[in-house]
Amino acid sequence: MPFKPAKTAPATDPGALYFQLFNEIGIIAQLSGNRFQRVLPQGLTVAQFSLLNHCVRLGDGWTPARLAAAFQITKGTMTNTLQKLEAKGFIRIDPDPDDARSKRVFLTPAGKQAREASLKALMPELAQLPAGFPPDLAAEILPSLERLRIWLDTNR
Amino acid sequence: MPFKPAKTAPATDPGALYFQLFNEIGIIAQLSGNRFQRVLPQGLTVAQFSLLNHCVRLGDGWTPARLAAAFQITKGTMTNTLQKLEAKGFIRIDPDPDDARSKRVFLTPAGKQAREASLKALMPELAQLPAGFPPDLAAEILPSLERLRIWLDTNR
DNA sequence: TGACGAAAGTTCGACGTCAAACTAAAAGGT
DNA sequence: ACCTTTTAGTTTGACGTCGAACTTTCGTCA
Repeated sequence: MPFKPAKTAPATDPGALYFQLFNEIGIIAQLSGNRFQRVLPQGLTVAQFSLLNHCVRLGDGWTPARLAAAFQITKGTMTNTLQKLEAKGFIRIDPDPDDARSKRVFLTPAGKQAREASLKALMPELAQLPAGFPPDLAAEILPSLERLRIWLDTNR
Repeated sequence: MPFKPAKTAPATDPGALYFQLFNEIGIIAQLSGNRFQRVLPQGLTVAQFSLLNHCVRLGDGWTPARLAAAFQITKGTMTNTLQKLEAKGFIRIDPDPDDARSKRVFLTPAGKQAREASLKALMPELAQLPAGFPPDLAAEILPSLERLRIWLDTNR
């Protein structure tokens, strides 16, 4: 997805600025995803780890639909990831007693353990970041990124 | 790939900050990519358009290997995208006369035209951005993002 | 109560992407 | 010259993702 870093493009027209912005963001997303992916244990993907992490941090028992909304992905994509995690024995998917359409997602002990191991594996990766990109900078641009994300999300 | 927006997580440990940063960046990349994808004409994907755009802006005749490096993707991925574009008649791939391993990528007239049409289609999308996210903000955070991208790229 | 629209999940085909294994050709080193 | 290493490109299998079509169930409203 990422475009070529537009070092040679003078920002004459206003579109070029946003172009460049999404370009940089696309490449960062890709590079950071690869980097995390490589250290994740037990064949976990970033998407799978994110889901496990979410369930630990915010609690069990969510429906796939709510999870899909939280991660900004389609229901079909969520179905896919849930099936992978279930096959690995990291989650359990129960029917919702109150709504025959719905299901409920729960972590298994193995799932909790896999999430712990992933966090441990991610630590060294995160630890070497401040050297190249100070936390101050991260904290500084975060609100702007959040604002952009929210706008993109609500206006689609 | 994106994680859940960690609104509820107090940034107690230092890793959480970067976690949140990559989370926002991942979601923005995804949302903006979808948005551009939807308006692109002739079944062009964002990756395909980016390649055409690159060839117009920086000139023809690049090798696939150089293109892959410029876009930060693997050679295999580049092979894939080039094949799609060649099948659509938007590029031509000639053998390199000086190096029997290499090839050279050239735009066809149809390719240039498709790039023009894409730019036109993208304009309205870009035009409605400043309302939600001022260009000042974009320009302000761009250098930091560039720095992060460069660090991730060189330290991998 | 019955019909119709909304919501939850699944499936399918397509795409971009990666890592890894592979072939072919060029470059270097002794 | 020969052997080794590097480089260019392709292929394969897996994954996440999308949009669209589809089924089942719920909820609402007349």
